[in-house]
Formats: sequence, structure tokens, C-alpha cells
Amino acid sequence: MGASKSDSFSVEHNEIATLFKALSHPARIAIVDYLLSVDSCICGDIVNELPLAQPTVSQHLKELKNANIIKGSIEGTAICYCLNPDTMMKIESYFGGIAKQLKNKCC
Amino acid sequence: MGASKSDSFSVEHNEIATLFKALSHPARIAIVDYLLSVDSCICGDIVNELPLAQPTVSQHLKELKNANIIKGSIEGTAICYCLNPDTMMKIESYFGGIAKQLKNKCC
DNA sequence: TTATTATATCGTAATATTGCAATATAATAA
DNA sequence: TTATTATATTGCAATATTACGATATAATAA
Repeated sequence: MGASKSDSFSVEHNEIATLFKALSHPARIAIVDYLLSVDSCICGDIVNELPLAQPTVSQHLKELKNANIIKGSIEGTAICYCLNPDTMMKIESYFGGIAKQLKNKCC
Repeated sequence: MGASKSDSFSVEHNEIATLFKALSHPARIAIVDYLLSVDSCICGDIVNELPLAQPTVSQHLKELKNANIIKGSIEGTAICYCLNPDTMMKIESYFGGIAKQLKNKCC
């Protein structure tokens, strides 16, 4: 074995884990951070921001896009990426719920 | 190549990514969920809850412990695990900050 | 002491991720 | 049409993760 036994877990648990997996690499956190710091949506500038080759950045962007953390829209020759507020809010509310529950129970 | 180029990224970005990596597996999300649902802190019951062998669960618990997401205390022969509220609040505030910033900027 | 019970570690096979050079695709510009 | 520019995909090597049987450790019970 070696593959993750995702079938054995609930859809919800898999969804949350998939979301975190997309955010489990420093390059992808750096991309999210950069997209937050930029007023307008920037595309290939991300490649210049990161210490990684263009294909590697493209791969990371793809993973973020698959997880619905970012959205990309075509603008002429370039592609403009930005954060997806819906997904961010989803994660926030998940942890908001946990934080609320933790205030009552503790060991 | 193949290894993550963590040295090329900031300590902050690496820390957050490490935290999220600990939550990037459905089994570990299930553990967090279970610890939330249980009033008192439970130990080896986690093994019975999950569809995984004991060594595999132990390994997942170790990763959550290393990331400071859970804490373990010895209770006789057993070990009692519980969530670490500090780390949970840290994650909550990370997404809270993002949510706040996203309300102004959007594409 | 010798069980018993609970958890951790070792070793290893299967699989997944990371990174990049080379190349492909797609849209505009000349 | 042929560049040029921007991004995506392919293929592959290096490394990391996942899972578990076997075994080790640690604390109590008999």
C-alpha cells in the first residue's frame, strides 16, 4: 500500500483535507500572500515573484485552481489570477466553528 | 530535484504550509473532528474510530503532535490526546485576516 | 517476576509530490 | 503569414508520504 485510503473517509473530511493539501506548500502560500498584497489581479508576475521556474509555478497555480482557491481569467495573451473569496470564507467558517466548540470543551 | 525548496521561502510561509500539511489528510481531519466531538479526552479509541491500523493512526497522531495541533498526556497505560486551542486559534486568525482583506479587493 | 494492555518505532512496498528542461498551445503583433 | 509573448503540458528524476506487519517500549496487573 501507500496510496491514501480516501474512500474510507467521509466526503466532508476529504473535501477539507483537499483544501488544506492545496495550501500545504510554501510556494502556494506565497502565491496566496502575493495575490492578497496586489490590488489588481496579476498574472505572470507571480513567476517573477517566486524562486521557481515557470513550469513549476504553472503547476502550483493549477493545484490552487483545482481546489477553487484561485480563479483565472484570460486577458489577451496573459491570464489573470485572483483569489476565490467563496473558498476562503468556507475555510474560515470551518475554523470559526471549531474555535467556538473549543471554548467549551478542553482537557 | 523533487524535494520542496523550503529554503527559498520565508519562515512564515513555511510555518503556515507546515501547519496546513498536517491537516492535508482525511484521516487527520477525522481525528480533529473526533477530538472535537468527544467531551473528555480520549486516547486509543481513535484507533477504533478510524479505518486504519494502529501503527498508521499512531503515525498520523505524531504528525498532528509535531504540528502542535494536538497535545498528548500520559494517563496510566494510555495516552490521552486533545486539541491544542492555541494552534486552532492561530489557523482561525490566519483565515480571518484573509477574509478581512478580501472584502476590499476583488477582481 | 511474568502477563497484559497501550502506544511507538522500524522496515519496506506502493504511491504521490516536487521541480524543471523541453516542448506544446494560444493569443496577439509585425 | 511569421514572430513574439504568455501559459500549459509532457516526461522524468529526486524525494516525500501513506500504510501496515513485525517488533519494541512502557506502564500496570496478576
